[in-house]
Amino acid sequence: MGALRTPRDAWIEAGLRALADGGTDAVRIEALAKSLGVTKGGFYGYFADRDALLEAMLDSWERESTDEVLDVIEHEGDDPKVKITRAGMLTFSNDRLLPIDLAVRDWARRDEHVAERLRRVDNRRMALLREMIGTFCTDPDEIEARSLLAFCLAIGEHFLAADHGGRSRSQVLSRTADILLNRSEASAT
Amino acid sequence: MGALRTPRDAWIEAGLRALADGGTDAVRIEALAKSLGVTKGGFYGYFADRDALLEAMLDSWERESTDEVLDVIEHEGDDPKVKITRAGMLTFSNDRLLPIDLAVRDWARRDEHVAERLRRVDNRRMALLREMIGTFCTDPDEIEARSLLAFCLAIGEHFLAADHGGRSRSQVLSRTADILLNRSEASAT
DNA sequence: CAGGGGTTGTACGATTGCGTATACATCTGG
DNA sequence: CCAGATGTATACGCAATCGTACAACCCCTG
Repeated sequence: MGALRTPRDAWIEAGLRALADGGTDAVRIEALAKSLGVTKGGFYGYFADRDALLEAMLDSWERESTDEVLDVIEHEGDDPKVKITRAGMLTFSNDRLLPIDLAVRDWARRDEHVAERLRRVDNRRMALLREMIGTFCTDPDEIEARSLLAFCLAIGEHFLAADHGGRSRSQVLSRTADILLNRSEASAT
Repeated sequence: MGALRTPRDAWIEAGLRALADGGTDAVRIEALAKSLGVTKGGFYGYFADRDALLEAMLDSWERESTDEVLDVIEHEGDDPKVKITRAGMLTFSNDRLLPIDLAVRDWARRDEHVAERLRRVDNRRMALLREMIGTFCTDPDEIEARSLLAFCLAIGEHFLAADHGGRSRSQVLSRTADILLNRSEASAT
């Protein structure tokens, strides 16, 4: 067989990088080619058109965001808190996956097909959250509420620009974790 | 003076609509002209170029999102809970402002200049949140944490695609409000 | 109702990006 | 070491957009 100078995955990788940096509209075939040091000549050997690449990128992202993360989680032992922390780290503290994740979320607002994929991914993540919250909370409605809160925090945090009066964002976040996980009782007047 | 057939504001309005629908890259001058039923002939009488329009759109959005909302709030009486609820309604239950707000947030991730404007807007909103949370909570760190949580929920909610096992999103949201506002004590095991 | 100023339509050149066609290069197997 | 398969460069036609130039047009004002 011939040489694989620029494998299919390289195009997908470059596409995901462009998506993370500039959003869907930044995924330009000729720009990706340039970033790969080639021209678009070989692109159409792997993909019918730009949409096919976008599709392949979503496939890759979905697999990496769920299956691969969950595979790792499975081998982390049985403590839900350890598992969920690890899962969160694998996605939301991942310099590679996080920007892609955020870009996909904005994309999903305008493309029902992408929204459907995101729903699948988010549902699996929510399942993990419920599992963890469920270890110290019994009311199913409250489990759901706290899980949503935690998830929205993990995502929304990156879309907020507010300052916190001297405190750092991570300081405040650590306090929010106390509230969500029911540590150190709230100080209602 | 001559007739003002397509006033400057009409271009800004059309631009914001395009931004809300398709993001920054959807703000195409000729497309806006088409949506206004004219050609781009008159556009360059008001704006030097596309960037000038984008700038004017941000001006308009920033004013409408802060000053105008806060003006209304001032006349709503002194109850912080009423004020914050009203403020939230004016922005996050506003079919016009909400999509623009979300689009600006994604835009801000890639444009430091936009991020700076968003910071100003978000800081004013956070101030309102602190005011409300402060009516039933004394610890400043906890006020900050709960305010961030509430804000992230208001934003993040729109970027999440997860289902809630039979419950509707708004049902779950109402339960999260209970937690954030310290109503109906948490049921830690 | 005629003149003038601002507004709009139209045409232009430049640029960017898509998808196709085709020739060139390179690697592999016989 | 030749031949075919495979990947790549290049060139092309087409469409969308930008910003500019200028002519046509419309409405107010005198």
